[in-house]
Amino acid sequence: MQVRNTLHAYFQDLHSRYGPQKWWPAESPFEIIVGAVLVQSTRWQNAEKAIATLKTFGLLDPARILETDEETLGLAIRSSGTFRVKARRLRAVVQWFVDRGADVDRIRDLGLPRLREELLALRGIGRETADAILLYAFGLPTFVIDRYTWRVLTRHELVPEDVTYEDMKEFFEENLERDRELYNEFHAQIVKVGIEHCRSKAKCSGCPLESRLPRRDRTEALRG
DNA sequence: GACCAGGCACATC
DNA sequence: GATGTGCATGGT
Repeated sequence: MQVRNTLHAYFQDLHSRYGPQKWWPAESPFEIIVGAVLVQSTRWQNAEKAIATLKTFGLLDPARILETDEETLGLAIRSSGTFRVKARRLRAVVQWFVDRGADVDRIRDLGLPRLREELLALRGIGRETADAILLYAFGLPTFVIDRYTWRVLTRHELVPEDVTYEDMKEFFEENLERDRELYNEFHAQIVKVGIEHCRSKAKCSGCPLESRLPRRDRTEALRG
């Protein structure tokens, strides 16, 4: 019960400060799938440029991506970094999407556990990317964990530092109602506060969650 | 120039 | 299962 209240309070703090984040910024579920791969280990702005380039060349389309060789695809998505790797990953996940009928509603009907398993079996789709695709492209209630989530949870001593991805995911899912809108917004808020305040451990002053830090860290933050 | 970003696979122990 | 490393552009 204690943890439930804590998590809801965190969400309220963030939401009242930042307002709705309206994730995922994309025009279609397919664009979200593509974006989820392109944003791996880079800033959203770099992934966004790559998506814009794909659009310019008419490549933001399942069939077009599959008929484009990886070298060409790589050129188009260069700005997102690790582009040769991402070109391969992109083709893999798009191939899966097409094999499943390229129909979001029908694919969703396969159910969360099976879809998560299938996505994780693809080379280039790890837990975070799989959960991002499931939540934001398919609207399925799975909580997305990322580095920022780890930073916030450990910094606030809500979990131990050696916590696993699945442990953090359970931490949220077992203490929040199973609500995709809430999962959607909460993760987006965590990324927002992460970018604004959790890049370095020192920068906490003015963070909406500052007052919820353990006391010694709070005084450190204010001094810094 | 160093460092990190809305990760992941693979090698190695 | 944990830890280390390559991938690579772009911004601070």
